[in-house]
Amino acid sequence: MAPKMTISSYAVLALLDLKPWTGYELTQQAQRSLRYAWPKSERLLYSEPKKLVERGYATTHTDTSGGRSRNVYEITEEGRAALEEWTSTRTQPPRLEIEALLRLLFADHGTRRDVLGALDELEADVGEHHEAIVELMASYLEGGHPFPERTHLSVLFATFQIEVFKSIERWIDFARDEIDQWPSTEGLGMNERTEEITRLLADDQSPLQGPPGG
Amino acid sequence: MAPKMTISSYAVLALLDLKPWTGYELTQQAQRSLRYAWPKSERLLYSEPKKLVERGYATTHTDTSGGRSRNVYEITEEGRAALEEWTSTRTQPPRLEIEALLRLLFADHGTRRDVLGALDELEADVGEHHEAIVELMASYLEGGHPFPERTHLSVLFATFQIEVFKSIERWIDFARDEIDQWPSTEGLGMNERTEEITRLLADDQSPLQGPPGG
DNA sequence: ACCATATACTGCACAGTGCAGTAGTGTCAA
DNA sequence: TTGACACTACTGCACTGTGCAGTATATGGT
Repeated sequence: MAPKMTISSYAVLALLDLKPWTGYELTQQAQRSLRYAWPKSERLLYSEPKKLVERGYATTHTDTSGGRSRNVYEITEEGRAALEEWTSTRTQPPRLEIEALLRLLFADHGTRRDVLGALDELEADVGEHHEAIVELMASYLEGGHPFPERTHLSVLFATFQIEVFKSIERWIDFARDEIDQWPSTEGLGMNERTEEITRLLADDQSPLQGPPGG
Repeated sequence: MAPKMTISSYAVLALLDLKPWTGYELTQQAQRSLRYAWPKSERLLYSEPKKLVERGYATTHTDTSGGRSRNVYEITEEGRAALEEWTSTRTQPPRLEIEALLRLLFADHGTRRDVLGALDELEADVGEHHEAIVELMASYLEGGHPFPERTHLSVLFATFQIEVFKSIERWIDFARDEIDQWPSTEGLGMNERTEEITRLLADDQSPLQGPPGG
């Protein structure tokens, strides 16, 4: 039976619609450009184009020119048709996996240093990505986009990332200030400050403006 | 050999540290309270406590009181020690899976209606969660937290979610306005408006304030 | 001449998911 | 009162996806 088309299969198919790629290039390109929307392992990205060939959505041939040999994949008409159909199907709900928040939820099992450490790690990870995107935008201004006619899409996507990263960084600062006011990680419960924040949230307001100390 | 401790194993172990749970309760509780930090399937959440028992981090017995029988799991001293060690280990980098953004990145394969549809779906999913948390906060104010002494942790976590959801919703509005200005999904490239946004992003500023139309 | 790094993959064990299946209990309505 | 349906309470199985080790060639620097 033909292999099932997953979202990852369509992601690779969409890349193939831009131009033919070698397996290696696909893994690199997908990890660079799709990492923040659809993060997948190198291993999977090597397997997907093979499945596309099996389904008749791509063809493959070995290129031996220049150095060592590589598998080159190219989209077929059936592949293009499948892609077009995909655009009108329902999307999956978003999924956020953030271990640092899991640590926060169970912060009372450890010390304040432990939670703050988890927040530092989150800040470092997010900050790294944040910086990378800012630099990417600078490179776009200098004509560095690999598919110039698609720049508007990349930039709108980058706007999402920057906005979300900024709001995570603002929250980290807020959380650090709050935790600094805690006498310990456990048993604090619904004290005055927590009630104040809860009230704001229940009213759909942001507690990030007001200072915690008074 | 004893089964490997994954992050999910520690998540379940942390729940068991609060009180003993039945297998079913664990799946429900984990899906309700950890969904936005560590989303895992019901199936896995049934398997994890069994692994903890195998490792000696929990004990199990069958409870037959009231209706049908259930497996009850309880943490051991070794389990508590393992949990404590976990708090000081490195966290994994965050991981965001958002299919709607994948659709945006490849929006030029479909119509403007297709991208806008994907954004609508994202807005609906995020809005649903957003609302649910606001209501949860209202219930906390009425003493509805299952572990009152841990309210401060839940509320700080909820702040994260509200902040991120709000920033995603703001971005969706921005993206819709931008897309409404596009003549079509493809071939737009680095036009004047895109260059304006790119300049702001390269300068680490938010393009969400200024109107796109004039 | 040697070593690190990049290219270019494959195999394998295992983590995690989705779905179907099994079975008992509570509830409301025709 | 019996039938339909939802909730409780799981298990088995096939399959998707990950991490890591392994294989092998090419390139650039000291």
